[in-house]
Amino acid sequence: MPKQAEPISLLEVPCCPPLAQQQLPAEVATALAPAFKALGDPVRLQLMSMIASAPGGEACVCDLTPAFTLSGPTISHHLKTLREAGLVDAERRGTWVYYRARPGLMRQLAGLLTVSPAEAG
Amino acid sequence: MPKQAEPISLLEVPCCPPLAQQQLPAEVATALAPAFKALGDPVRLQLMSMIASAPGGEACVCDLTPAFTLSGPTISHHLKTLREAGLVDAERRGTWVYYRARPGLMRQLAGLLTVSPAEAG
DNA sequence: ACGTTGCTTTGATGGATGTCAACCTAGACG
DNA sequence: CGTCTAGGTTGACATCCATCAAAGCAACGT
Repeated sequence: MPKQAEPISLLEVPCCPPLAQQQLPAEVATALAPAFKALGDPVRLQLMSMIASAPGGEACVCDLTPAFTLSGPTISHHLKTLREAGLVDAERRGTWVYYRARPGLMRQLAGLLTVSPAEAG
Repeated sequence: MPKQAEPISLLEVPCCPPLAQQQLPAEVATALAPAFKALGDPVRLQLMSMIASAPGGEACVCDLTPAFTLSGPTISHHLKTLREAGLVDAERRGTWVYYRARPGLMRQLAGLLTVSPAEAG
């Protein structure tokens, strides 16, 4: 009976069985929804892909920003959203800031959405 | 150079390689982001899990609504959001309406988030 | 010290979103 | 036909969000 939820830390969330396999507890839903929300924007989804697929596993903001027709502050805002969702990490090295994907959370989300191969699409 | 995107149908999206494996085109990002967005709410994430994990693969609204401390219209609104995102299907049978998960899109999202097992969490 | 470049933060604004009350529609049953 | 129940739709409201211009901060070069 998942009435309402109190937020819990992502660290306490056990790496979840698939959504379709057993009922997702309200607290886990509350903890994981922000990550999906962060991916729910085309710009952030592309940023995530650019970062995760970048050679060396990291991408400089200076390479990310010019790929869009958006202002610098807007890209910075989206990157902050991804950071706060726990999907990426940022590190400053000298003049530039590098972003790197955090595969742990991505794996949790992928696991949640896993569907048994039996049923048709 | 993924500048801007024009929306394309989900049907045209080839079942995607992982985000981290190759650059996600802008059009695909624009097509798939709404699905992540729909999952980016704790209530909808729980609804999705209740529907997908229900016995027989389908759940009646009459069973979903009382599981939350939310009004009927609000649950109906969230279900509409999931429907418009392509994540669930609705079917009326007599008095009741039954919702069923659409595993195709879920598989696409899961595939996108798949991470090679090499790197640590 | 000074100016330049890279990125983030702040403030403002228009548009989207979650929620509920009120109303409406579709079936079932007399 | 009338009425009851299950859901969806509409309208209203408060909040959140994407975006940009302007200002701020950090590192490098001179």
